[in-house]
Amino acid sequence: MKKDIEDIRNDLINAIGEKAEKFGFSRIAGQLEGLLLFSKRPMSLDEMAERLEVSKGSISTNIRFLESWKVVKKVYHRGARKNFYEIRGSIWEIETEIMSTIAKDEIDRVKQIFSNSGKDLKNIKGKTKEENEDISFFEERFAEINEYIESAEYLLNLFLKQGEITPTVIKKIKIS
Amino acid sequence: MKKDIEDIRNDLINAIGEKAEKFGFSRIAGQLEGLLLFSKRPMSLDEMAERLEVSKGSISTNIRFLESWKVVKKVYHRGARKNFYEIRGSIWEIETEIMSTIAKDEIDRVKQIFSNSGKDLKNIKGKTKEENEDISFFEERFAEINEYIESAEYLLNLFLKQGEITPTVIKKIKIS
DNA sequence: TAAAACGTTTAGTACATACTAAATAAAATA
DNA sequence: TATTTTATTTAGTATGTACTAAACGTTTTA
Repeated sequence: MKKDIEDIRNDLINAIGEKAEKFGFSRIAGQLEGLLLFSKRPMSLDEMAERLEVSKGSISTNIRFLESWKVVKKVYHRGARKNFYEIRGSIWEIETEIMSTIAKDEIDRVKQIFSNSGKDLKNIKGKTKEENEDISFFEERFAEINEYIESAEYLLNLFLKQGEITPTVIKKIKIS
Repeated sequence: MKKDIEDIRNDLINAIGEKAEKFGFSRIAGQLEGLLLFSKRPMSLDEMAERLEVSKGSISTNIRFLESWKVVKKVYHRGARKNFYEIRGSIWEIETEIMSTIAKDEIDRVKQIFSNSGKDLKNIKGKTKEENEDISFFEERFAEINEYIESAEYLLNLFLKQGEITPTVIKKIKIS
């Protein structure tokens, strides 16, 4: 089948929509990202709703979701009442921003959980032999987990310290 | 509130269950991972069902899900008919295995999508000026995406080539 | 001031899916 | 061979949530 540019745009929109769904975001959020990624011009809510054939309410909530994740941004047109949106930056900027945000939040959360349970563990004094074995078993696991968290944090900081992370910087990474 | 070792185990099981849910896996799968992570001994399906207070059917399907992701493994007890399971390795081994599997699959999928659409794009000959602008706009985006994919692949290969990835290796990573 | 043009919120629904209980299958024991 | 023990599969249910249509609120225009 001979495809025109609009068919290709559809394929990409749907593929990104599916990818979003797979990662626990809504399909429409992904489709919107794809639509704006492959649109030369900023689009209004109505245009987006019409193009994706979904309700305007969905566009409204999903576009603000994308805005909060810094995937898209509002663009003001002189003398226009409508809200226009466009993709916020390059794919690289958007994806690395999202990933490092998620990574940071997740690391913080895991640290919190294990530091709390670690404190609780320290407050226990084992009475039986069995209890003492349990406690030291837990301590071993905690040491393992701490090592894991530290490594994740090391990697994340390597990225964040780099300030502006670019593909060029990535290629410079070496394991010595 | 004074917590005993069982309370702490509960906290950890629930925290890991929630974390699993957040990442699109089932809560019980996460709870099972937590349960076995903090159990000195392998456990049978019945024991796990009783401990988590869920149906045996759920344990059966979820434990095999974890097995397929190499999070847990079967352990054979001499002269026992029940199936026993234990965690497959250290947290580090389990998590890096899962992450690199997901990353690899996802990169392959994205490559596939864009290589297909890239071919479709090459088959188009623009007639109007507008069409030609669209085509070259798409080509720019594709170049961006390819750069992104290449960087992701570079990072992944760095990890895979390392063979046995350890926290010690991670700390050796430098950006020069 | 009335009407029109927008964006957001809400009430209702449709759908996917995780879970339970029960049926089934398979293997071991008596 | 019949019974018991175990794991898996299935049918049904409950729950969460993405989505639509419509109501609402706000701003602009006539």
